Amino acid sequence: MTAGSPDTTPDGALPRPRGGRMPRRERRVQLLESALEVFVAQGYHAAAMDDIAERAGVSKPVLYQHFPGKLDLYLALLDASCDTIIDGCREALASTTDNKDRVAATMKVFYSYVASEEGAFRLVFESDLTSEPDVRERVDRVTIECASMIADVIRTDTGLPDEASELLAVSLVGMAQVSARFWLAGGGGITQDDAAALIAGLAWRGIRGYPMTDDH
Amino acid sequence: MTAGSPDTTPDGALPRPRGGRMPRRERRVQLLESALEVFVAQGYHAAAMDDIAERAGVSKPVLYQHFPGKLDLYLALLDASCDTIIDGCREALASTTDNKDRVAATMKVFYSYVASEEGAFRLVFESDLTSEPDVRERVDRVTIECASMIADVIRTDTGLPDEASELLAVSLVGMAQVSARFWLAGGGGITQDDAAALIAGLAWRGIRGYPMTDDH
DNA sequence: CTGCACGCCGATCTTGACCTCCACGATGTT
DNA sequence: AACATCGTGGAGGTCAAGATCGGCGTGCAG
Repeated sequence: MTAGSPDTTPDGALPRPRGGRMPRRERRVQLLESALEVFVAQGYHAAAMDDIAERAGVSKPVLYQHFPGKLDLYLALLDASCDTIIDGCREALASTTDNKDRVAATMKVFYSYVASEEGAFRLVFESDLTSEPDVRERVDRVTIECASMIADVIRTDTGLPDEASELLAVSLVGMAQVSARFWLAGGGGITQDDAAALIAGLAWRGIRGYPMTDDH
Repeated sequence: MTAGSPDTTPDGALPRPRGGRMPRRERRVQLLESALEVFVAQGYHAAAMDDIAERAGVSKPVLYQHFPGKLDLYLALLDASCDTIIDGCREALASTTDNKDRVAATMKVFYSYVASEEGAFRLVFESDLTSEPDVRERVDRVTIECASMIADVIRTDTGLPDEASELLAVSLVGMAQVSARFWLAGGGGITQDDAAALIAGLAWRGIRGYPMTDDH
């Protein structure tokens, strides 16, 4: 009549063994990993601190000895994920000077980001805490920063005005993120590389012919 | 030094006068309007039923005499907003047989939707209740339905396989919705028509040359 | 004039989630 | 080998927000 095995959780994610103590630094990263898994699977609001602690195989007070509160924990993970995509985008743009390759490389970065095992992209593209200004600011900053870097290229290579360059760049980012998310949700009808290449082709055909450009 | 007038709320939205009774049907639509304003301004979680009732100038029990719960109220508004954009998208696609015009018309629909006074698009594109399956299903359905209609055109006019057509269509939808949202947030640097035309141009240049098409 | 029905409001209950207090056991020292 | 110490664990407080009950005022039929 009691629960059969106390090691099984309702949703199938088994907590780590209640192993003994651990160096502080190591414990911290383990807590971050556990928190990421829970936030990704359940969203911010549905995720309880109890869930995160249980997932890590510790009790709640230790969680609060490492992070002052739920929001701080979330922001730490969110910041890391934001940096991942922004840095990846920057590196892709810097990896070549051929704009067609730039588009392809950047698209690949978005697809890799979305496909990454941990699912951290959900914190950025599917956050359920957008009413919190700190979160909203970071989420928006991802699109704005990525778009801004792309807009620089567009502006210098085409001479379009600032606002138009920014809007075009935002469009490309939107195309990348939305298509990547739905490619992932669609299950593997198309391989990651094929999908990225297909959308990169669409983006490049759209952007390549812009007004002018005396560079070739 | 005390608050000047008790009619002013912190966020500047003034509640309707505590006017007397009202026919039931009329009261219902008024409650829906008030709820939309609050949900748009604050998001689902931050919006309290007290806020909605106060905004409507009634007390909470009245709200519960019209809607069984917070989620039902939200879903009613969400459904209406989903239908608005899906129907608009369908009509835009049916409004002409020239694909260039189709792209322009559809883009215009997205920009109008986002620019509409009530801001109902936020329930769809910026929902903070995606952990709720009922909400998730409706939000995803907007992109999927719009993309599906566009994919039909792409597939029949180019002969591309289903998966590729769908992914291209999703990309165009993503471009439209993300760029429209950031155009709105950017404040009026570009007029609505100019922005829609600019992005429509980008989309059309991208999609027009696809593999084949014996129609001209 | 009087009784009735209807819709509305103030005040309250309860749930659930974030956040801390008292006992236990493992480790390093003498 | 015995003791002090520090980290760990379970149980509990607080509070916000969704959801609900007895009284009140108003308009109408008789």
